[in-house]
Amino acid sequence: MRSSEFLITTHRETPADAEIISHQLMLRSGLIRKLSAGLYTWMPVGLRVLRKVEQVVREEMEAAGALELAMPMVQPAELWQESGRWEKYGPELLRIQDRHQRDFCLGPTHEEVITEIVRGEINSYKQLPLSLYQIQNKVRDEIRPRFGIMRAREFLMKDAYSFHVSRKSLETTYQRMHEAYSKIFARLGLEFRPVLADTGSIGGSTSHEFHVLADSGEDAIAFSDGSDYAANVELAEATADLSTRPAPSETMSTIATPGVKTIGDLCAALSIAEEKTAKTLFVEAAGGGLIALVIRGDHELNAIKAEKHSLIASPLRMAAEEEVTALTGAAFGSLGPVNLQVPVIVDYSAALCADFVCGANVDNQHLQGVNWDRDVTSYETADLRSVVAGDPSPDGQGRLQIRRGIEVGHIFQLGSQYSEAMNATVLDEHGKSVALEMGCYGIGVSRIVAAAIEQNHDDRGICWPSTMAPFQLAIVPLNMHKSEAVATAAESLYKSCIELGIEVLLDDRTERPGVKFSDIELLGIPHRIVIGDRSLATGSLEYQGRRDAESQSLAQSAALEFLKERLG
RNA sequence: CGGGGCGUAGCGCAGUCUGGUAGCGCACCACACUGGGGGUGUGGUGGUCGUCGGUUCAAAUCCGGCCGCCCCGACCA
Repeated sequence: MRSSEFLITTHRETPADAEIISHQLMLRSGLIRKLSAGLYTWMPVGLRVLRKVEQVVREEMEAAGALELAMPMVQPAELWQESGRWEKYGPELLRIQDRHQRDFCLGPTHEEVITEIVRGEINSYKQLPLSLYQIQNKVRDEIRPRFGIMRAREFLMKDAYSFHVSRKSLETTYQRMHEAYSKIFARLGLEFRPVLADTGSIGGSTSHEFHVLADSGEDAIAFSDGSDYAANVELAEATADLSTRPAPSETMSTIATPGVKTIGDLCAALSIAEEKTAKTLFVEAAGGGLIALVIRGDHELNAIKAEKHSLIASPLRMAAEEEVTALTGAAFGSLGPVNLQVPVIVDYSAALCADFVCGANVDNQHLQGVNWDRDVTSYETADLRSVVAGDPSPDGQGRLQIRRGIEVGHIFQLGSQYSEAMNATVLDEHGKSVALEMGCYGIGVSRIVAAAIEQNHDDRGICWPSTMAPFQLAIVPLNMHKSEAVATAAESLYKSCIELGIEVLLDDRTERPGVKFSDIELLGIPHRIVIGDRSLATGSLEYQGRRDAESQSLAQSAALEFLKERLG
């Protein structure tokens, strides 16, 4: 490709509303252009990158035995009503009507459509297992589109679905997909982690998310430094051995704590560590009324864990201050678990404390030297908090570290919930009709592009992993329009590269050298050859890798061999 | 949806408080010089100031409605 015949739309200034580095660089390098909130055009260079990612995904899906198909983006409401998700999915499902006022939606995912296809086409266990996938634009009317392509309202996704007669077969394919995903992200040169995940709105049992590690990630993931354990912090188990609780050494006493409202205030006033305190939160109980949750002062309540508890209402609702005061007689800031008239659930870590400090349920008073069983006799324990760095790994090996991640893939064992709701069955080997076991597997193809930039950039721009680069090589002739020698050498090398099948960009624009260098670096092209009169005089060219600090001189005659080897 | 902020040329911004014929930088076009890291000069192109209404002799500027965009929270590939 010649840049004079291509469209390079780089910008010198960073748009004001781009927050994270990948968004800034994607806009500056002209990969994408915003049309509206969360809606982006992929410009020619950007599309080349997107296609590269797509290609790797496609190859690994095929290798994992999945077959590509293409389903419609517009889907009839009836299918969604059948699965129950027309109501359940909520406003993120972008609904439209046709000219006859029939309801449709723009597909945010395709479980309904694929199940409809399979129930019509597959009748026998002999046709199973079957894995089908597509790479297609998805539409989700996100509450808050953000970070450019990272959380867009329309985005490119690879979605795969597998069908089985047995749980065991599902597990085999799930494992195969898990491996395929790991291969994909490794081939794309990304630092990633598979983590145990919550199944969320899609449903099902077992689930893993694949996260690209990056400080700008929207998710926190916990992983062990002593084993392979990794989980979304929402899900990571906080364990504690209650038999190791120290015996009480103090008697319980009341202390005046005027003006103390927070754990921070309390610790400052008494000069104690936050681990020596307990905070008491009131939430709605499952059958109505309130229930008290006790967490160690330095920990945070995990809403997902809490609402899974049978005594706690789901979704979680924090009690209003009036409700709490009516119950305890005290305002926020002086609450505690002693002598409560409602059930008490204590987080494991808080239950491990002895001689701790908590609110007295009297304004401006706290209790110290409080001990479980002696001072609070009726309570139960549960895992209610989010893990923090340094917690023991739930598998007993090592300690947890917490890093931020960008979710680029998510795989689920769905089981039979969709096939049952939509009556997708086959005959098994005994001639018996059985509901299909189903798995689903998603990859955010467009999000990967942004995630890769988060991990691969420097102060000059993007540094693409070679598998994702829009071009492998840039040939930059200097003053080509004035120097016959430069023009000849550039054209000749360009032609040879094309013959070798190298994806090469010849920057034949009549721009000044600085402009060309900046653009090529901003665009992140992995390899660069500079051709100028100065080096040609000695029969040489200059090579520089995108991540190299310095360029190196190449004999003109050896350039092709060098490139062949360097570019693989 | 709740809280905060912003809408002036393709991009980044000033001008709004204190009303008086719309400006700067980048980009773009032409010419000249220049030619190994976003060069210089001269001359240009491009804006119903988000939108609708109101106040006024006069509105980018004051007042009101609406729309859009961004940031913080609940969602997810």
